Amino acid sequence: MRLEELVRRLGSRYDVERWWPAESPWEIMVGAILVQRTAWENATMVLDDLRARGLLEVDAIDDLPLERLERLVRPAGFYRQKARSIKAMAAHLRGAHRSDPLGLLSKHPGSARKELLSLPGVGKETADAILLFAGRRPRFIAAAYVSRVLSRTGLFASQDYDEVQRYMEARLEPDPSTYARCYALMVQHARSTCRTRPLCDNCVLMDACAFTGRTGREGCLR
DNA sequence: ACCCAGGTGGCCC
DNA sequence: GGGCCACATGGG
Repeated sequence: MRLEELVRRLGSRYDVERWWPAESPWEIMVGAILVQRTAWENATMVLDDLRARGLLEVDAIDDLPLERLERLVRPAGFYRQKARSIKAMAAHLRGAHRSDPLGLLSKHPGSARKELLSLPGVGKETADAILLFAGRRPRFIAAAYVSRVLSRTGLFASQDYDEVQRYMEARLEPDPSTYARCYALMVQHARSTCRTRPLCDNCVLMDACAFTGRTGREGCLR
């Protein structure tokens, strides 16, 4: 099976139109930190709380004492690291871009990515998520779930971030909407199958996994 | 009492 | 460059 075929099948199964709710670039940047290794619901909880308190602004975060932010971030887990990262991002934007995220996001994607990666708590995946969802730049997010789907379907076996990203970017239209949709579909699929059973939903429903064509545990995506 | 969740960075070899 | 680990809360 080719990637195109996989994406087509996933597209008929899942609705990922509202995968990342439409928010301002700064909210997406904060959300990208909050959601690291965390259920989206927990990250949104913090996001909603910050917004309700009028604290979802670059300057407000920069002015907020670290201990206060830590308390607010707690429900999203890793709260000390995340509070520090969010504050560092706010301080950087204020100091280098007049508190305007677009100052960073509208730069040449390569240098914007480098700049993001220099911030604490921002690795490749978070940088690419920010570039894609907040900056609408065509950077494919090579999340662990993406690697898992690719390897379990036999399309591409690498777990290396850069290799997986190159694989995807070489086969998709270099368009932010396409990247976002494919990423969301693959993550959604990897997450929604085989939570507790040896067989994933697809295997159970159709004898052989609809995506791998194989039966049993090896046929599953996790 | 486990396991998992839309990663990152530090340390070690 | 890879392997291991801490980081932490909330839900199943």
